[in-house]
Amino acid sequence: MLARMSSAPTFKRLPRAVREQQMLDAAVKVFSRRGYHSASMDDIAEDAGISKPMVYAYLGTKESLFTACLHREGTRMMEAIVGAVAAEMPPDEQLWRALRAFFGFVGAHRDGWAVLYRQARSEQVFAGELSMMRARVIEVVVVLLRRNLPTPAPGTREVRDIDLEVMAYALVGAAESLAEWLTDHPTEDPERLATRLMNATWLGAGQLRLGELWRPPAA
Amino acid sequence: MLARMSSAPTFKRLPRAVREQQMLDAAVKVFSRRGYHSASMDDIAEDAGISKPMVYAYLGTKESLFTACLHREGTRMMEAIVGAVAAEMPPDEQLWRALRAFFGFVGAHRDGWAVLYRQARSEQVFAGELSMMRARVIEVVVVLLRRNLPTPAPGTREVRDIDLEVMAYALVGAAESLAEWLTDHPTEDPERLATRLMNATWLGAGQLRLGELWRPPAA
DNA sequence: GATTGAAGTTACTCTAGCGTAACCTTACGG
DNA sequence: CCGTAAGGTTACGCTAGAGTAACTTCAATC
Repeated sequence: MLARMSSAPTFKRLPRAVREQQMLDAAVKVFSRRGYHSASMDDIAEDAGISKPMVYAYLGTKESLFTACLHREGTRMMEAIVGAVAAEMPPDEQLWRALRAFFGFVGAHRDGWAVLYRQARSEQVFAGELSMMRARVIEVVVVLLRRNLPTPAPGTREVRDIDLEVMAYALVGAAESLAEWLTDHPTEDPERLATRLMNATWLGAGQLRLGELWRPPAA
Repeated sequence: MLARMSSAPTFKRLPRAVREQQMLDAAVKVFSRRGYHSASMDDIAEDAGISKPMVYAYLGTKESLFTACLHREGTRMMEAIVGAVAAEMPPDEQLWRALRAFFGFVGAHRDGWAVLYRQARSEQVFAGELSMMRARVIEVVVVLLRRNLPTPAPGTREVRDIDLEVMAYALVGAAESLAEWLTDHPTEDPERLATRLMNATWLGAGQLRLGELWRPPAA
């Protein structure tokens, strides 16, 4: 089918599916470095090794090109995370594995993460879609947190839904922030970082369940 | 000095200092809603109730205008936080008050926060400056965390610098994420949110010091 | 071995929007 | 009461860059 690669040295004329991926690769790279507006379609076309009209022919306008990047990278991230956990695992292990997968993804796909986290948030055309993805993640984290806080035993304090939601937001934000930290510490591997974060938050959650409560100072 | 406001109903010809603040107000508002690139200088001038050349005369190019916004809002935020704590307070109270001041600032200056957090990060012209501000915050948090973990008593585990740094990044990220959450929960006041976050993280920090450690599952 | 259409190109058009030149107009100090 | 500079305006030049028209070329199919 497409096995005749050996004959031509610098062959052009690649099938659409291949070109599309090359274009998306280039787009993610350029968007992540320059930002949505500063990235020009010419830049992206050049980086993909193709001429601009081909980009328009395959991926449409700049906006739909960016959306395509968003979807590809978002799906990859979600799949990396979802594929790392199984429903039978204990909740803390699920969370840890999810974090590890997330940090692994960020480490391996810097550009994709930058597009998702940095660029997409600032453009309100894409912000809606993005915050829906984030909301899905938060919801999953809420479920995981709740599953680790079973029926309140006598003498323990009930953890209310709003507390769980706040914890989930905090945890997700912490993970995003540590993704930043990862960039400055390339020697740190995702597993150690996931463990660190678990330590920094999970014990807190555990204590909370036992009724320990930090209280604001009087006055 | 400038007390003659009562005489003229719709007076023009305001002194430079006043106009500059109006322009910055408008710029922060428009930048926060539209983003750096999509915001046009005409938009900003119109919103400020002045013509475009005046904006150029007082604040210079678009880039320097945005930088001015960044500095004003960044300074305001820093002052709100720094002004809320005093060195004699116990470290946990300092942290709590800082968080409360931060959430208070975000609640009261949505636009300013959006400019700082959303827009400035995506443009690498400003990203450097921004990450320096963030680094200063992180450093302060590291100090606060360390001061709450005094000389390790016998039988307790030493908390290393890198752990503190990770916790600080996590805490700052959590706060940023909860700033987002605040937008969707306008009834929640900054004080309660600060307390929630303290509960979600401080107890964790306390436990960490006592040698409790979450461990990743084997294999 | 023509035909068709997918892969690819060059060379434009057109607009948004930054930045400015050239020009008014009012307050106020001498 | 007049000169001047600060406050203010209209109207424009110019460029970057999105999007397209109008081609060319190759490979597979009948």
